[in-house]
Amino acid sequence: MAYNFKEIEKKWQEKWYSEGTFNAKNDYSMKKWYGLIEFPYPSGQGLHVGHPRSYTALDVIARKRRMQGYNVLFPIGFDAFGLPAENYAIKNHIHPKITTEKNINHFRAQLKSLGFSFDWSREVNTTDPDYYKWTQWIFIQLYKHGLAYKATMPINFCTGCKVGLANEEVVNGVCERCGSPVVQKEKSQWMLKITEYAQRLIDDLDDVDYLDKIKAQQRNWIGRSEGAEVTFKIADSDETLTVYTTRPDTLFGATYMVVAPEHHIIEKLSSKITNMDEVEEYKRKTSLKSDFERSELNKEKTGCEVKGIKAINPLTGKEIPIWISDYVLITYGTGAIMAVPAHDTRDHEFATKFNLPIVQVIKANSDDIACDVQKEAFTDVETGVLINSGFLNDLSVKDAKKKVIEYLEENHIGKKQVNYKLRDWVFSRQRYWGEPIPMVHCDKCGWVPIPEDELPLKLPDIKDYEPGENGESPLAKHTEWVNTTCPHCGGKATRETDTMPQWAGSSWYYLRYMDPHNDKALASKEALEYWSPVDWYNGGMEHTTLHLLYSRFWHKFLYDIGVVPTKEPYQKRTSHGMILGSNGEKMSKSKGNVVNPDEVVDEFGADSFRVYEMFMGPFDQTAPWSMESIRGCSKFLDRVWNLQTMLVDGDEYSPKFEKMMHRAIKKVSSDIEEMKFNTCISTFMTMVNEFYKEKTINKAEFKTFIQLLNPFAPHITEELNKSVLGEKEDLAYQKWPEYDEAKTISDEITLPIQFNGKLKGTVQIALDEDEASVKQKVHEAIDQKLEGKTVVKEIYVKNKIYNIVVK
RNA sequence: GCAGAUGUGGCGGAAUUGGUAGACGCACAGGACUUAAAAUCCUGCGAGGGUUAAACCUCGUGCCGGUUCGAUUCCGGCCAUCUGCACCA
Repeated sequence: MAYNFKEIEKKWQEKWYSEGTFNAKNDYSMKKWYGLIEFPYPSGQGLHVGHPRSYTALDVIARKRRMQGYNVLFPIGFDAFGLPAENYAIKNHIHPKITTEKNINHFRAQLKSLGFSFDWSREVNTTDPDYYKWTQWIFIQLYKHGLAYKATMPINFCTGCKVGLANEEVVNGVCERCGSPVVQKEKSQWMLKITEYAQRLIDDLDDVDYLDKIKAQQRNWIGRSEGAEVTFKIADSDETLTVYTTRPDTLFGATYMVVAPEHHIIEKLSSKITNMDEVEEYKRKTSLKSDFERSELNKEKTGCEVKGIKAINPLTGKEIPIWISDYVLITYGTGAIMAVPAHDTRDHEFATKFNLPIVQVIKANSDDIACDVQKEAFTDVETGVLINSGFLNDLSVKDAKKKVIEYLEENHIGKKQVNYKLRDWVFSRQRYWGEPIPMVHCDKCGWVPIPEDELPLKLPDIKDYEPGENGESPLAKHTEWVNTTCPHCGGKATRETDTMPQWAGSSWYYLRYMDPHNDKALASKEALEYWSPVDWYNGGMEHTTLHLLYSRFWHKFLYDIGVVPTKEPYQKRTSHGMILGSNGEKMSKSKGNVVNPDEVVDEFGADSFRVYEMFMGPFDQTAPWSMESIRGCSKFLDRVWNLQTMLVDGDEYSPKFEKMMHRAIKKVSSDIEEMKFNTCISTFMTMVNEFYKEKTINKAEFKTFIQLLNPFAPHITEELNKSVLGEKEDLAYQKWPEYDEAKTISDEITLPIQFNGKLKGTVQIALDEDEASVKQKVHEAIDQKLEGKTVVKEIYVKNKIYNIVVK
C-alpha cells in the first residue's frame, strides 16, 4: 500500500502556510534560534536541485529546534538584482522588474512544494525600494565614515560593443557576445575600504564557530604577510621607487627591480626613458590580460627593460636596472618589487631568461643541502645563513630580517610593514539592474550624499538597458534623471550613474529578516538585540571569500557605528557540497544533465526528495544525482507508511527494541548537530528493517520513530501522527524525544581477536569483564590456531580488542 | 600559478576518529506471492583460492615509503580529480 503523497503533502503545506505554523514568534522572552540559508537568486531556470540540499539541512535543524522549545527564525527571501535579469531584458525587451517578479513567483511556489518551514511573513527582496532604501543608507554611512571613496580602476572593456563587461562575460580574452578583444580600461569607480578591516576580519575568526576550512580560506584570502617597505633612489633624479618585500634580509642580493606596467614611475620619468615606444607596446599587451592570467607561474615570463633610468640598491650602493613585467601586479604591495633571483623562484626564472645577474646572499647552514643558485633559487628560510651581505653576514634569516629592518628605519630608507593580499572592494557597476548609488556630484561641493530622508533613491523605470557608450552605465543616457541639484549648495549637480554590485543587498539581508517591515530603521534595536547573531548560517564554499567576507565587513562597520549589537554576524558557518549531474559533471543546460526538482517532486513527492538529498552522501561534499537511488528513498517511505499494518498497543518500548530506540534517539540527535544526515537516514532504514523482521511495532516505538523522522519527512509523519495515532497536536511543536544513556549500552560485547593486527576470531565477553577472565576466554577460543606459533606479546584494549603478537 | 578540498566494491557511501573495512541504499542474482507482469516480502552479493556445502587461506581503502602490536584513520613524498581566484551569484 503506497501512500498518496500528492494529496497528503498538498494538504499539510496548505495548512502550514495559511496558518503561519512556522513563523517566528514575537515573544522575546523565549530562548531563540536563528537559522539562515543563502537566499537564492531567482533565475529564469527555476530552482536548481542544489538549492534544496542546503535548505533541507537547515530545515531539519530548524524543525528540531522548534521541538526543543526554541523560538525559531528561519527566513527566506530573494537576492534579485543581477546580471542575468538585465541581459535577458536587453535580449527580449522585457523589463527586469517583470521577469524578476515572475521568477520569484515561480521560486516561491517551488520552495513551498518542498515543505520548508520558512517564515514566509518575513520574505525580503533586494530589489524592493523599501529594502534597498537601507542598502543605500548603509552606503551613505560608509561614505560619511570615510570608507567609500572614488578611485581609478580598470574595467573590462569590449572593443566591439564599446561597453564594460563583467569578468564572467569575458571568455579567453574576448567578449562572450561579439567575440571582439577585451581590454582593460581605466574608470573612476566607487571603492569600499575593506582593507581597513583586514586585521579584525582575521582576528575575530577566533571567536566564531566556522568550519576550519572556511577560516583557513578566509585567512589565506586576506593574506597577511609581514615584511618591509624599502625605498630605492633613482639615479640622477629626485624620484624614488618603494617596494614591498617579505624578504628584506635578501636586500644585498637585489640585482634589479621590476615594476608593474601600470606603475606611475613610467609616466613621471618618461622624459628620461629612452625606449618609451617599447615600454608603451608592452603596456598595451598587458592591458589585454587579467590578473589571473598574469600571475600564472607556469607561463613563460615576459618583460621589458626600462632604459635610461637606474635604481640604486640602498645597501650595496650599486646601480641596478629597472624592468617592467606583467608578473608584478599593481594591486598588490606597492606595485614594484626588488628582484632577488638567487632566492625567489619567479625572479630566478626572469633573471635566467633575460640574463640578469644572480647574486647569492644566503647559503644553507649544512653542506648536505645543495644550493647552486645559478641553477635554482634557494628559498629555504629555516636553514639559511646570510653571506655576501656586509653587516648581516652569518645571521640566520630570522635575525637578519630583524636587523635589516632596524637599519632601514634608522637610515629612513624603509620600515617594517604588514601587508595584505586583500584589496579594496570595487563597488561600482556600469549596469542598470542594481541599487543606484545615492551620491550626487557638484562642481562646487564635490561628491555629496543625498539626504537620508530622501531615501530610497529609486531606480528610474527606463526601457533601454543597453550599456552606455564608453563603458558608462545605461542610466547615464537619462539626463532627466542624471541632472539634479546639489543637496549641499542647491546648485546644478549630476547623479552618480553607476549602480551597486549584487553583493550589496546580500551583505546585510540577515539583519532585515529580524524586522522586515520596519520603515524607521533597518531593524529595531529590540529585534536586533534579541535575534543577533545568526546562530547557524549554511552556504556554499564558493561564497567563502567574497559574500561571507563582505558581509562580515559590513557588519563590523555597523557594529562600530552602533547599529548592531554583535561584532560578528554569524556565530556558526557550515557549507554544503554541490550536486552534480548523474555523469559526475556540473549540471548545465549545454550538457543536458539538469534535473528539474518539479519533476522529481511530481514523481516521488517532497518527502522522498528531501530524504534523498539528505541521504545521497556527506553533506559538505559534492554528490552526483541519481534517479535510481531516489527510488530507494521513496521505497523506504512506503515501508514507513506500511508500519501501520503491524502496529500494536504499548505505552513503553518493548524489551526487544528498547536498546535500539534509545540508541537511535542518541545517534539521530547528535548526527543532526554534526550534519551527518546520511547516517541519520541509514539509522531510520535499519530501524524499519528491524520492525519488519519482527513484524511488529508498538505505539510508543512508532511515536518516537515518526518524531525523529519528522524533520526530514514532515508531511508523511504528520499524517501518520494524525491518522494512525489519532493525535490532535501536530508533531511540529511536540517535544523532541529523549534517551537514557544507560539503556544504550550493551552488557555483552563481541570481542575481536587478532594475530598481528589481523582478525582471527571473536569471543563473547561481558562489559568490563576482568582481564584474566577475558584472556582465558580468548585462549579457549583461539588456542588451536596458535599451534606452531610463538606468542611474543598479548595486548588487550579493554572492551575493544585482543591482539596477540605471534611469530 | 595560488588557495581550499576529495580519492574505499559495479555505483552512492559507512567505519564510535588508531582497534572486526564495506553499515545503509542502488544495481544485479535467486526464491516466495501472481495465470503473468509490476509492486511487495525473503535471501545472497569486494576480489582470488578452497569445499558437495561449510570451515578456512590470501589479497584489498589512489600510488610509494615510514611510525605502530595494529593504519581508510597519523607522518613524509608523489599522482589524479573538484571548487574559488576579487565585475556570475
